[in-house]
Amino acid sequence: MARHQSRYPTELELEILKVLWRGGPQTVRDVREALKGFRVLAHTSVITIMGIMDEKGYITRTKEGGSFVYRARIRKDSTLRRMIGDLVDRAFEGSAATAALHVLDKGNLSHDELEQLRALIDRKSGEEQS
Amino acid sequence: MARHQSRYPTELELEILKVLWRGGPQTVRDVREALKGFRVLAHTSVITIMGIMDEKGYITRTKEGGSFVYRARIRKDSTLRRMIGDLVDRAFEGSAATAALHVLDKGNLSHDELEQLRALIDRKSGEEQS
DNA sequence: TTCTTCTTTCTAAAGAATTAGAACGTGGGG
DNA sequence: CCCCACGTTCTAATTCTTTAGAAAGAAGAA
Repeated sequence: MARHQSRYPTELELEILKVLWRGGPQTVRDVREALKGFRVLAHTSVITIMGIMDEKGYITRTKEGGSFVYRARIRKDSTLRRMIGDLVDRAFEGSAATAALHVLDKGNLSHDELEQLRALIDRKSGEEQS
Repeated sequence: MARHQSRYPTELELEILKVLWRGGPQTVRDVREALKGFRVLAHTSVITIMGIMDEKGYITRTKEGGSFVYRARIRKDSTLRRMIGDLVDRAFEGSAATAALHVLDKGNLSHDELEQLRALIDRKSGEEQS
């Protein structure tokens, strides 16, 4: 027996997804170029990874004039929610509050962001009775 | 070239760390028993993993009457902060606010927890000028 | 002291993630 | 029609994680 496939994108896969989320459908060539700031990879390496991501259902590809064009198949919102949700479950035994404390502790929050959070908390407080 | 060792505990390693954080220094036998609810492993499997964790500096061991007693070497607080911090950096491009929104969105927050968070936000708002 | 029982160490396997070269296909230009 | 440029598929190597058995070591029971 060995280890199971992770329930969410790996580091490199996430980086590729971010490229697609940011710039829309792209070819391997484009993605590779966009990844330069993160890591320099051979063209074929990117193809391999994206082939795996296709199998996993993270992305799809369609032939478009000679080469394939890849597009994200999973949405940014739900993916990030799943990722952080999983961490909260595993590391914080499901306590969103504890996790949130740690996140806020990280600092770097603007006035606007704090207000946004305060509003969300107020809303949550209101729902509480339901 | 291949992949780099991850900057924080893997899933199984985290589970073992939680056992040690919860119950204090323990033998392999104890840890294996505590892991039953998570996964059933052979005694030697647990030894192997904990040997690796020792090499990584996550835990230490001291001979104590025939067998080794293992204890956590990294603290729960800082470990969880590092883990969630890394996710915030990678997935949320450093935006703690966005990450916090997703966490709060997860729901399951009690009245007390909401108050706690509100207090923290108030405190943050106060510090803002500094 | 010898045997039993508990350890731990050594060794190995297999799956997952990453990386990339060699070979193969295809479409357009000459 | 044939070749070049570009793209993909096949194959393979490496590292990490996870799993666990076989063997070796030590300590107490008889």
